[in-house]
Amino acid sequence: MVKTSPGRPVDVNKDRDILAAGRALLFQRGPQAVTMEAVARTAGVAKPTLYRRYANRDELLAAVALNESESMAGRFSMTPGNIDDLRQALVDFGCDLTRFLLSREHIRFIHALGASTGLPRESRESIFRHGPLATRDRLAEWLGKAADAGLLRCPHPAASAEKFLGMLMGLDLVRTLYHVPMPRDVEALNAHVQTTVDDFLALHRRA
Amino acid sequence: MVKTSPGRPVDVNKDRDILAAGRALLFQRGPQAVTMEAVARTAGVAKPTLYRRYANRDELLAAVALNESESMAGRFSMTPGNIDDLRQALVDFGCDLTRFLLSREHIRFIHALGASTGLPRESRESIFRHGPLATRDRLAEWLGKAADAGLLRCPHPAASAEKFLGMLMGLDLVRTLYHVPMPRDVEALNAHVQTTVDDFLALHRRA
DNA sequence: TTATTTGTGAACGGAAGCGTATCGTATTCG
DNA sequence: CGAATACGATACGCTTCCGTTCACAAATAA
Repeated sequence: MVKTSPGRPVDVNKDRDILAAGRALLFQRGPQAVTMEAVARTAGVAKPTLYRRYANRDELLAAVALNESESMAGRFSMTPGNIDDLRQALVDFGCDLTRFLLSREHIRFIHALGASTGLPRESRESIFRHGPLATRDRLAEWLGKAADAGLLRCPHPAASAEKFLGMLMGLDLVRTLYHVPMPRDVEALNAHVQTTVDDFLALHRRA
Repeated sequence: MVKTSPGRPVDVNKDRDILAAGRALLFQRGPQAVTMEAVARTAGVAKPTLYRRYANRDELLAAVALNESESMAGRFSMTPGNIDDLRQALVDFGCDLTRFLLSREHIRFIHALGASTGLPRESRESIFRHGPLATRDRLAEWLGKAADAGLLRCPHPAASAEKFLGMLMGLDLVRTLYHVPMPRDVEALNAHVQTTVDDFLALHRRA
């Protein structure tokens, strides 16, 4: 383990600035705007400094997208609350999730993601697994526990979880893709979540 | 009304070739590959011929995307079949729809759509209304008729239609966005559609 | 201090694309 | 035929970006 090495140490602030500049460019002007020159300009950093950290543009873009996806995945990985009040937990979970799905941040992320063709396949898969799929699996695990506790009937937790998410989203993701503004206000959204939860519970009532 | 004008007439084949070349480039190598030079090369056309038709690159790209969206919207606007066999009609509809959603063509279209930044807002909205929304509304209308016929209970056809589409899609659209291959084969897909229809009908059974 | 490493600024060659211009040729109308 | 228009091929100037190189300043360990 090497604690120190001779010479000027790497400036960690630069790393932060570079990723922040890449993030700003990616979200505000799309992935094609994330060029080495633009990032260097925005971050207030010389180009060789960029190339010392990333071999080429693709690596830089992948780093930016991956870095952003982690914070995004963290916010996306929600878990329903206590199992005691089944319905309320699902409603809370659904409200949190839809609020996130319709947030400006998530929408911009979806658009940036769709537009970033240079992102390697592994990165996309990683984002998907740590984001949406992780949320589905946590929900499935939660449903399994509820079923074990005899609170509902759920022989296929993963399928049920995905069904719930699908009912919750409806065409909202499609609307996001087409840049069509959501026609729902907060109250309508809450009502939508409640009826969705009721439908879901009706489908999983114990025999 | 001017029927003819002196001079050599415009070659309509060129228009077709240009759009075909743009489509091929857009689908096979992404929107950033749709450059004036590449389209000219692929279409076997000189650059000035392109500029005589489209003022700049954005107009060309928008024309390509819009042209493609029309055929896409046509295929997306499906309607469930006869009302007599409610379940079978929904199953057929669901199978058609999911098969389309998972088709290479639709997946590439989604990717191209997400990546085309030059497409004006009105075009996107138009595509959405004539595509996904039209499908939802036709399904809703069909559900309303079925309810009128006393075959099921459906007080909010539009909401029910969107719920059905959501249950059907699940996270598949998300998978498409993240370029994660679909983990379902044909049989699993049919089974999924059947259970989805059963769930949906269970939620709308008459009291 | 000295050696070593990081960062800066500027410049370079190369590639690619945009939009325009030129010139010669092809096609059609009056 | 002659005028008008469309097309092809090519080239040009311009811009942007990539990835690299150079000399020099800054920071730190030994």
